[in-house]
Amino acid sequence: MDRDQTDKDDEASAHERPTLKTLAFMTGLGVTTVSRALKDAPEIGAETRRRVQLVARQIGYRPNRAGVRLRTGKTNVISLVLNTEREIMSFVSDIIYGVSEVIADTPYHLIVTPYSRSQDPLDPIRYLVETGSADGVIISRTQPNDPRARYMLERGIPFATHGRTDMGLIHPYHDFDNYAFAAEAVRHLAGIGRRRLALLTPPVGLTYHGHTVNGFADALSEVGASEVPFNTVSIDHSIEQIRMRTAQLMRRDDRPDGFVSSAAAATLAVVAGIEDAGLKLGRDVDVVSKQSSDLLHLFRRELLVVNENFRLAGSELARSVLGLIGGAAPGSLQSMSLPGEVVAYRG
Amino acid sequence: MDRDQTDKDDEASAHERPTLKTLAFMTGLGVTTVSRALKDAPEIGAETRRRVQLVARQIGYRPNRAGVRLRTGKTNVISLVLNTEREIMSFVSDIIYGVSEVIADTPYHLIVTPYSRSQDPLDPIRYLVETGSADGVIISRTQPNDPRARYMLERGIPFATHGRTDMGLIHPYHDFDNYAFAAEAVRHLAGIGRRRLALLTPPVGLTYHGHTVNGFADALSEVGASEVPFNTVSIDHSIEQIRMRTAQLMRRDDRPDGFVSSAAAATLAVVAGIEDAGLKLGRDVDVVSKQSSDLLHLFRRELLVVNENFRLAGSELARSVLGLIGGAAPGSLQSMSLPGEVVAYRG
DNA sequence: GTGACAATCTGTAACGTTTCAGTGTATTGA
DNA sequence: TCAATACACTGAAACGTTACAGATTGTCAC
Repeated sequence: MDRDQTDKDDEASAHERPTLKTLAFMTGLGVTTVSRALKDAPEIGAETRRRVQLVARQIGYRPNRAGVRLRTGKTNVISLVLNTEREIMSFVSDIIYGVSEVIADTPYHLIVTPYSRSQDPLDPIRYLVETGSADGVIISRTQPNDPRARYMLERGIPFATHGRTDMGLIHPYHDFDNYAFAAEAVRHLAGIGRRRLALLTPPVGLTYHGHTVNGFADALSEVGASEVPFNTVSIDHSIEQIRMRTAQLMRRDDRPDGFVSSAAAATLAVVAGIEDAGLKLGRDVDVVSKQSSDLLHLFRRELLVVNENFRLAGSELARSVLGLIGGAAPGSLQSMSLPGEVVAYRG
Repeated sequence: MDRDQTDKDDEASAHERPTLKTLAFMTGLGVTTVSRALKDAPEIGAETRRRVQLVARQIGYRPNRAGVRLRTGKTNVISLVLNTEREIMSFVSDIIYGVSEVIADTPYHLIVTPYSRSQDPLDPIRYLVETGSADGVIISRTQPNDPRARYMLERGIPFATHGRTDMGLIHPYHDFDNYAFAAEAVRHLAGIGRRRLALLTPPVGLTYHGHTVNGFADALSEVGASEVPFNTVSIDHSIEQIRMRTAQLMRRDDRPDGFVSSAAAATLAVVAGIEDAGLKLGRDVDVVSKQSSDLLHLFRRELLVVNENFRLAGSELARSVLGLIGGAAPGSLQSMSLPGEVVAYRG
């Protein structure tokens, strides 16, 4: 009996958190055996394995994350990197929920790593990589030539991007088909007789800005409608600015009779601007907008909406990173989400 | 020269992450000395201290979190516990940003711990406590008699609640003065001639439901207005349900001529319901609503709003938890945020 | 010159885990 | 009978950190 040998301090103690040592003592085995039994290693006898796992379950053993992390370097952490000021609000919580859903029955934790406007977006990524704080990273506001993606690709850090890049490099992503969205929006507007369309774009510099612009332009020429330039603002601008610019635009003679807007909050401003100019939605002008929660049709029943599901995006992104960590091929972890139909008010 | 003694594997290696051992080698000191020098221990010579800190800064030393955590039990993690389905969306991201701001220049990380409707809200807390996953916890959806608060208080886990409890126990919190909000809203409505008011309440069971109801009731009798009961829904209900119930209510003869709404999203539904019943905002009925982002006035210019700053709440909560961890008295870490004035459309 | 005492510095052990290199025992083949 | 081999298990070491209990100086009083 090597009991008296082993228990120099542990065991008896009231109710500490159980460790491998505790399990080893209870089962009469060595810590090594217990460790391997718990992870179904082949060199452990079937009965022993079952026995250890039973006891572990009974006493609610949970591996100490710090121990594992120190020994193996595995953090069991997925980091979601967010821009503190720019990210559209509802977007964030939906993504978080989506990620959470997927992560829920894995050993992974979600940590939110913020960065602010003043910082280089690469900063938080560098921090994560240098300190080895995460096994996987999710980034958004993806650019065609994204230094963050390049950086992580170089160091072999698993990551997924919300939005595609365009660097000829393969990595996991999830993206909404903004080309299709813009094109569909234009077709719909043309279908209800609108000929002079304006586009409120995503932030210049982000990949989906290009997609949106292209979809818009291609569909314009397809349906033979024309563009009214509206480049002075993007959805990143403040509500006030968008509103003001829209009002300015709508007071001109060559004003558009249709709008395509890439974000719900911005659409509120566009509509306000339209009304500031004394025009009426649905009569003088129609607006197709993306939205992520089902609220725009309450705002103005005349609004035309296309839904983008950010919760889904979060889930897909989480799945991708986990897949990549699990050794799947990056190319197999890319997904697109297609826009639904343009929907008019169904009330 | 004990160099040749020490470097059995380390040092030479291309560019591993520096550890205390690396620093010890570079400075010619022992790891213990380096460790203490970095934390300004008094028994280290002033010059040595400076020297070590200089070198550490130069090579970008950062303590290994797993090492610290394993040795000391300190996780340097603050956990924000969120209900995956119920939490109002914009709320979440604002809180997260608020917390992030405060946490940014501390060694703390923010982890988001979700739980879903099906679960006992205590589950995630138990998990955090049992696995020792966080040094501090922030919870929301606080109840008057909150089992989570009680649980953490019992085990001495530092936490702060968004919203107060009412158990006679002292703990850090941040709360918006919903009593004052409801009372002010009522006074304002009375001031513009509204006499029959309805209240769309916070979720029953949460502490601020009571606060809101009380503020509403007290102000009603103060101004001599009367209440039109509207208890069938709360802001937790779906947009559709709130809308339907509002419409029902507004079609009755004894309909209210004023509404107080505790959340912006719900207000959209209330307004939709009002209009479904063929009534007009500002003429037949006025609505005072809380909002957390400045969007409601775009929705309907007739809306009356009171702003609640969730980013501030996040910051305050983070400050509180950090303060508590730092040893401050819980009673000194309680804060209230007062509602601003009821603002009409300033367009 | 000795003992006491600061002032600095140091090695060892421990936190919980996994990996490496075994150890012992039974089974097999010859 | 002996070696070879498979099987089931084990101790020691290591990950990076900090706490504990010294160790090595030099200074000072006597």
